[in-house]
Amino acid sequence: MTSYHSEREFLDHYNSDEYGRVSVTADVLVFSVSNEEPDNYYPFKDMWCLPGGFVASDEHLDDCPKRILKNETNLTNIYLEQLYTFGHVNRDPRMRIVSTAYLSLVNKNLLSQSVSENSEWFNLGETQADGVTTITLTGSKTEFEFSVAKTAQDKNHFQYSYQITENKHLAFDHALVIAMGIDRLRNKIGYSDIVFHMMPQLFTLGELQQVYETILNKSLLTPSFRRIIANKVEKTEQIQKGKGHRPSVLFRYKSKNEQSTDF
Amino acid sequence: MTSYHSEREFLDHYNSDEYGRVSVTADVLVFSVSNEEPDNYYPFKDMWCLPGGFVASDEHLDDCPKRILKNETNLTNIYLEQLYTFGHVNRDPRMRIVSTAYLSLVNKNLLSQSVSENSEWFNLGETQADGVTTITLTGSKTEFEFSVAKTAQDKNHFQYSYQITENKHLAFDHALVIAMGIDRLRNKIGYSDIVFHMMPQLFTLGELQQVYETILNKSLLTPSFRRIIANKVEKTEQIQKGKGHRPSVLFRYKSKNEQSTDF
DNA sequence: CTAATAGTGTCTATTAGACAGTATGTT
DNA sequence: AACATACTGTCTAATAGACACTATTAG
Repeated sequence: MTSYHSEREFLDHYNSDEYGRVSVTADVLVFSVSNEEPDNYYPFKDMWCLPGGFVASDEHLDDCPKRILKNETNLTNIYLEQLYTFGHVNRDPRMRIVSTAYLSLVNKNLLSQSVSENSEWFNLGETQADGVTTITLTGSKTEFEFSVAKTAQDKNHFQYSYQITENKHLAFDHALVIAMGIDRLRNKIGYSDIVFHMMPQLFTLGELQQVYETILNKSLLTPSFRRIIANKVEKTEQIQKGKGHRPSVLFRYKSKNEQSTDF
Repeated sequence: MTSYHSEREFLDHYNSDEYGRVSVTADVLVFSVSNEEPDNYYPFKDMWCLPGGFVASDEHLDDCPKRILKNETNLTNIYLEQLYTFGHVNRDPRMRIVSTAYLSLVNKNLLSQSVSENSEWFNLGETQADGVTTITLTGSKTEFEFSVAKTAQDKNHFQYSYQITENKHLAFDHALVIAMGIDRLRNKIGYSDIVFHMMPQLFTLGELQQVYETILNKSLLTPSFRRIIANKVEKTEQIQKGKGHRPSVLFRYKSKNEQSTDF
């Protein structure tokens, strides 16, 4: 900790001009899981980028992604969490920008809402090989892919760094944002109730399991899965019929204060 | 995703002047565990703050905390990870600043190194009551405390927000930084090898357990503890004697590629 | 010998994985 | 009846908690 003994000394500390100008932006990555398209995300000149924009001087950093999302998708009141702040010197060739990326999750029913004319939802595919993740994005007219290597920064695997190994179509370091967003979601699904932001009010356990399987990119055993999510969900009186097989009970998310610790 | 169809449109997006000026700083929170002082961290006009400074326009955001740490403590090559980016409009009364906080871990042997004359190491104590964490900082001449409430932002406990409920001595939102840093360390110790950044090259398992107990703020059962860390550490030929009891074997950290997955 | 911490063995409780089985709709 | 998915029971494997026990030094 540091203390300041004089006004002069304190103000010196705040002479930012000598360091030159740095601008701040926020970028938003939106994920959703739907039936037709296994994984989605919401994404430069003739290139693509995640929606983003400059933080206004009278705007809370966390409000910036909300504003962007409202402008681009007309979605309000949706889940947002800070993902990471990127500050490479040359990440933007035009000017020095530090950008905070946000991860957003929406349920598939909200995907049908209009996005702005220059924007589009992309389908996301992922393959892994030798520590290199190749991500394929499929839009209505375009399809492109990029690769990101996740490498240990030191021999002890303390810190991982993400590096873009192949990318032709995504601006800035948005390939990193996407790769980190996938990892964050995949990790967090295991120790939080974050997944329910991607679910509608009522859902079947089969649907919920499919969302888990899509995100984790592997199949799960039903009995184990049901045990794990058992006290996060609650049966309703409603039933989903007409699917050519035994109908399934519709469940709703049970908020944490209702979840029992015993049985 | 968004695409840009014209140069004009793209550049419009980059007209940052209309939003006014926002500056970027980095703050560093340093933790260490030593015998004499259970937990340490490295910390305004007549108030205290974490060491911090403006990001230079030709400096990588991640390099800024390294520079600050070198200036303040002369420590180089130590563990740093990004903690969170704070962007409240009025977090600094003088000017609009967005600040990225970094968490740093050092082993106790490095604590003896000199810190700059205005800086000091503080001992950290923590008590919990009704979701409110009260943190006590004890320096060589001063002692003060502050309280932070960790509350669920929605009924579903999806998102937590940290709020300062009592604080007289810490500048900006540095009370939040400290509370979040503790939580991060406490969580991450369970699923990563991060703790070994706080250990010297050679250590006894008793010492390692004490570090865990200090960070987790609870006592652990020795056999269980040893099972958990068993394949993260490796016996050496060296033994620590002269402690008035059975001497203990000195261990070293075994990096991840050496850790066996079977037995 | 005592105090004090080092270090191990083992029983039990809890949780996760695996798979077989039953239930109930649509066509 | 055939099919397809919903849903449950239960054995087994792996892991975590608890506690008793032995080991080895300083003084």
